[in-house]
Amino acid sequence: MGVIVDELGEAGVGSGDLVAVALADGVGVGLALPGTEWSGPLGEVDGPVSVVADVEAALAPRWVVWSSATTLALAQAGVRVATCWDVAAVQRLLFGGWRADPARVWAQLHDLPLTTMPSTGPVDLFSLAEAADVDPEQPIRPDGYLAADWAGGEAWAATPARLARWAALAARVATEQQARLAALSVEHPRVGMTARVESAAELLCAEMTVAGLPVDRADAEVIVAGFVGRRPRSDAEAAELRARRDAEVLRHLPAGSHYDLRSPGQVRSLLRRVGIEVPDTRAWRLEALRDQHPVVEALLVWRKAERVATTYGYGWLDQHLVPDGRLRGKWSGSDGAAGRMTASAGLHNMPSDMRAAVLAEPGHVFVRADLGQIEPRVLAAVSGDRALAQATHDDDMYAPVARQLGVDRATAKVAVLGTMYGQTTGHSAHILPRLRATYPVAMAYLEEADRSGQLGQDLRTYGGRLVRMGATATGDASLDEQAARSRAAAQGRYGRNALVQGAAAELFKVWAATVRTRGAELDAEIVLCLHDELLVHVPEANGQATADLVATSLHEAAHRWSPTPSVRFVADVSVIPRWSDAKA
DNA sequence: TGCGGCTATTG
DNA sequence: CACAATAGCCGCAG
Repeated sequence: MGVIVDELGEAGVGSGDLVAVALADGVGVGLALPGTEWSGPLGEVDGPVSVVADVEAALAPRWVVWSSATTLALAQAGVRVATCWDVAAVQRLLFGGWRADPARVWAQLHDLPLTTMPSTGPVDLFSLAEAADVDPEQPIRPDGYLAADWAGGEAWAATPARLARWAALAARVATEQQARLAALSVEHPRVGMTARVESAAELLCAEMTVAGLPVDRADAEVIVAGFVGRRPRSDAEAAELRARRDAEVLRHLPAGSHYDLRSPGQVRSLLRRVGIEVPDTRAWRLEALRDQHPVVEALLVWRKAERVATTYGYGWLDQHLVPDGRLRGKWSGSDGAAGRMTASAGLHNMPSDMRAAVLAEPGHVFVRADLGQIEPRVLAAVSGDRALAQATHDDDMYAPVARQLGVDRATAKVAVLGTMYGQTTGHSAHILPRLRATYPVAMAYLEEADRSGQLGQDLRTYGGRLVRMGATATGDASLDEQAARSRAAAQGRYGRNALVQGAAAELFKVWAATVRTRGAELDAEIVLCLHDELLVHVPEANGQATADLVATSLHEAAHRWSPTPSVRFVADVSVIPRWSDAKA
């Protein structure tokens, strides 16, 4: 094993240099440097991840991986690497969309049409005929595409030699991506950094997927019980409890009424029966009608309990809260138009009541931090609006904005948020001229994004991420004029918001990646990322040091992300045993 | 069985 | 009740 480290060292590999890695259980590990296929005693290596651990300890290269499947495997094996180059993540940055499998990456990087890309579909006569002149040892076909059995299948994992070739191909793709990024950086100077940060975010996601969120099961069950009662011991009992909850609502209606409370249409009928006519039955609409009839209040209570029973109840805990006390979901580093992080298993949208069950483990605390007013501050930064940047010097930037607009704070806030979301109606509409006059650069930035969106033209965020508009954009002849206009407006709002939300996501990831790196020596483990909020699990003795680190990391991140120092970012940081202990 | 609509939860 | 996301159930089409 030391042999590998020595050979890589002799090849001149140092900290931050690209080394590609491909892993396959029971086969070994393939390593490669850009330009060379490196193969050593790969087949005999037992425990391929230990090779990575050794090289990491000795040389700390930037590990090139085809996708987070590899970083996830490393994290699951307990190997923590400092940096990586995630080919799939960079693909999403360069070309937009979500799909980033090797075949697609290869085709797009080499300007090959996706429509004629070889597929792994069922074998037919045509593909058999094609297979005849394809060398199974060669990942690249004569026509230039990546062979389907390498790209989609597991051909690359069959032998040590193929693993090495697969790693070599990843290294080549990474350098080709870097060339693309270099060309792109003329217009989007941040894009190289974004690529590295997106890769870091994938590492962080792999680690969070493995780590999970510490949750106290007993506390969680008490909270669930508060909404839906004790855990039912049988399906029959569950059905009975369900029927009892339904009856609590239906008793407000004439005896013998049959309405399915889970069917929006029948709920409308139910309300009509008691003289309430509504276009839909959403909670915010029913709130206003609480006084009209007691069934409304009963229905709102029922909805809350039903939500817990079906989505965040015992079943949810059983499925995702494993016996070691960690709630586990799968994390993605960049989802949706804006490239935000997402998570499954309800980690991003669990009811706030449940935060009381998110408890640090014995001897540990949470450091929780959230960014204040991140989106308007980001807008000031990416647009370069001096007046708006000036406002960010205040802890509460809506206060100076309100003064400058000559309105109260609440109105100013709604107006600023409204422009970022593309709202054109309502109370804040008449403030728009004043917003334009006061913050002309920021407003022009948003309106330009809106125009591009309406025309179906792709956009790039401040960090250089491609936001594709084409897919849903093109004029659909079947739409009447009003529908077409409404769709165009929706696309305008989408484009407008994607640039703000996307840039905010980029800043957030720089911050999170900085905390991840600097926090390692404090045993600080990021366990949750929530768009503008970080939750770090750390030994109690290091709580305050971690809190300080999180705060200084924000300034470091803001400076790395946007070298313009005129925009100020603020964070609220606290050291707490329970997530719910944070203020506000 | 798959999918759009409705609803609720979060930032 | 704008923008983004995940997730569950209902009703309808195939």
